[in-house]
Amino acid sequence: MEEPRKRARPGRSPAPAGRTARPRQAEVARLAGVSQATVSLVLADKREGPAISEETRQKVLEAARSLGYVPDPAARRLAAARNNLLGVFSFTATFPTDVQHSYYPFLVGVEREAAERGYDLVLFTGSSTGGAGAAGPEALSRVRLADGCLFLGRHAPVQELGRLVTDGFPVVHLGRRDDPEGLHWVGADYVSAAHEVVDHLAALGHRRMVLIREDDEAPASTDREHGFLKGLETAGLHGGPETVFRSADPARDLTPERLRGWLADGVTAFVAEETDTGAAWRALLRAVADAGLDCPRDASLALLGSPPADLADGPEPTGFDIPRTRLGAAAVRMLAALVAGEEATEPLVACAFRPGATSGPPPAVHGH
Amino acid sequence: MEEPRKRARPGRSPAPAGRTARPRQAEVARLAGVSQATVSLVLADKREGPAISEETRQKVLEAARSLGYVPDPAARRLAAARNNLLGVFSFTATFPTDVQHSYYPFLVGVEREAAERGYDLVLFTGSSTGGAGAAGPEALSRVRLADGCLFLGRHAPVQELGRLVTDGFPVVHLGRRDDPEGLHWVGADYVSAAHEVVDHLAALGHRRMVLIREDDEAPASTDREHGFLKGLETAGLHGGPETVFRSADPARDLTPERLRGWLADGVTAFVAEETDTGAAWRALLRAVADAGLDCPRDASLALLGSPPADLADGPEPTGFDIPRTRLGAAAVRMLAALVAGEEATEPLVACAFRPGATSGPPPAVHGH
DNA sequence: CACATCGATTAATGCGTATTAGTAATGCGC
DNA sequence: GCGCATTACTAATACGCATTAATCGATGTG
Repeated sequence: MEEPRKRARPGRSPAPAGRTARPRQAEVARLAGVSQATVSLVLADKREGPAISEETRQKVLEAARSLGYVPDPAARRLAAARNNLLGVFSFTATFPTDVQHSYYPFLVGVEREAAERGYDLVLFTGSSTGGAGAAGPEALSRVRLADGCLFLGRHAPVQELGRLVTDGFPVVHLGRRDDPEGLHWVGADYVSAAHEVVDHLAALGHRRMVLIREDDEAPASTDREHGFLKGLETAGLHGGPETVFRSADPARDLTPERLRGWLADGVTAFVAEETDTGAAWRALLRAVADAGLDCPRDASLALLGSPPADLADGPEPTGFDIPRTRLGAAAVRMLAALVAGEEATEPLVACAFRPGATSGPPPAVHGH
Repeated sequence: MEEPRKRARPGRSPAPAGRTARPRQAEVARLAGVSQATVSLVLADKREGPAISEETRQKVLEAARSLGYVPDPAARRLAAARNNLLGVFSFTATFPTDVQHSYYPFLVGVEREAAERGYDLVLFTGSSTGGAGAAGPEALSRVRLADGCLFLGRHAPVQELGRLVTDGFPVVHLGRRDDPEGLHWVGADYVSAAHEVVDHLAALGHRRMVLIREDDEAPASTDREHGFLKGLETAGLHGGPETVFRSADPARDLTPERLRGWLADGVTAFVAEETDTGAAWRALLRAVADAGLDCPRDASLALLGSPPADLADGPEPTGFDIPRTRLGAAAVRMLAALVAGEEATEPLVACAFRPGATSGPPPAVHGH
């Protein structure tokens, strides 16, 4: 913005200062004694399109090599009407100092897949309200500079996202989301994953199990419950409403007494939802310990997700891992498809089942 | 490259499908009832150049806003202007699966500083040799899409980097590097940092100290040695060649006997270079332990850097930390300066001195 | 009242490449 | 030997934006 930056005068002289300027196709063409278009054709190396004689091809390649010709990416992208850029927009800093909450695992997948497909990544930071970019609602429209954009985090304003979507700008949200109508997203397949956990427990011989969940309506929660209930159904087990224990504060409500009550009722396995805080899982572990029970022996436990970092050294919970890296890759795949004008690809990514050490056969029942 | 991708027929119809296409200046112009040139002028917001009436300005800005107009970076570049994009190029994946080797701490600073200055970041992935992008010399040239580019890692090919540099394309390398002539870089100030460590030891009363270093010629190594020797000089201490112990395999050569020899000669402090492997530091710790010495009491130790991750729980070594985040920020500052046509900013970033627990006063000398 | 002045805007052009319509040259069949 | 393909290229143009020369109306001047 500051300095207009001298440009070569509109006039003739295409290569004024001899050596210094980068060679253009025009100069390669001159050296090879052909037209610029021919150079472009040779270097494009298409199979279709106009034929080129082997002789000409060699002349051009030789000329290009000797001049050290390298295509100008800006011109290339301008002409191609696409710039091979995918945006990544996060509403917090993409690289938070607090590594715990970082999108790192996603980015690993995003980068890999993007590279694979020949895309470069543009990082937009929603939190960059400080600098030049006016932080108004139109801040989001910066992303239009890319061919499409990936959104991370749930803080994306519905309004603006909807605008992009209805404008036909390719957008993919990382994490399931129903909000702006027609928004594309990729997410972990919690339904199948929870189902699989139930399968595992059922295969071990458990006939009654209870899901401990917190009291919120996020899709991630309801999906897990769905999968859990479907799993029970598939296994031919009872799936009534009492198989789901829902509490806004599991640490308070999930008492050892309640646990014993369930056990007395024949419940042998407990499945906890995973959340940010891991409250359900913590409460479950606590209750089991307080009731003086031994985990794999007296009762089997499972966690519908990965344990919180501070419990990482405990016994590995039966459950599943969210395939963050693969989610990132899947998001890029879908985005690439949308950019190419194709149908959206599969939004669900399978979770990785983790046998873990917190489940085993149910305790033998005496009266049987 | 793959799919020729239908382009709008050369004919008239500029905006065929209504909503979908990205808005261009031409459409903003139409909506505002002015010419494309006027739109460009308004959006450029120059102080010089043709005057624009306030009324027109507002009309254009309003139209641009309502369409969500964003300039095409490629076109901007091609027209010899600025993008507000800074490139980040790494030759390994920017987000490796192995988080240990990640550039993460740098990126934190890079992102923050870039946002501060109103730049967006483009991640160019050099390691994408597997996929579509042929890894030819032009791989590097993609970065020309941005206004300037930051390079991470030491694997950047000199040849191609040099090309960018001589072409006047703004480039900053993260980490000191002398190789392509004229390449700008930012790096940690190892000289001062090592100097400071020596100051600290001297202030504690140490009169003789030895630097343990590995046998390589990386600038990072020689800088540390320089700082060490300068530190000795400043403190008025002996700085002969025997104050530097250089070994290709410290684990083998740094024996307890040798250590005792030094102690007998009056050496009371040992300073180890930091490297990837931390070999010098490990050998030093081992030798001290094997010699049955107590670290802060019988001999003081210092490490010119941060300890390797697996030694993180040991006593905190006296030494310094490499300010990676600030290095990232400094790199962006310099790059921004270069892009603006200004002088390069200060390349050296101070390290943070760490008093640590491995140094103390030298043992009292009886015969004194 | 013809003419230079100034301000606001536009027409025209270039940036470097990809693409497509078109041209010249050659080969082929009848 | 004249259409008609086919081959091998080239000319022309568009891509989206910045820039500059030119235009036009309004104002002022001698």
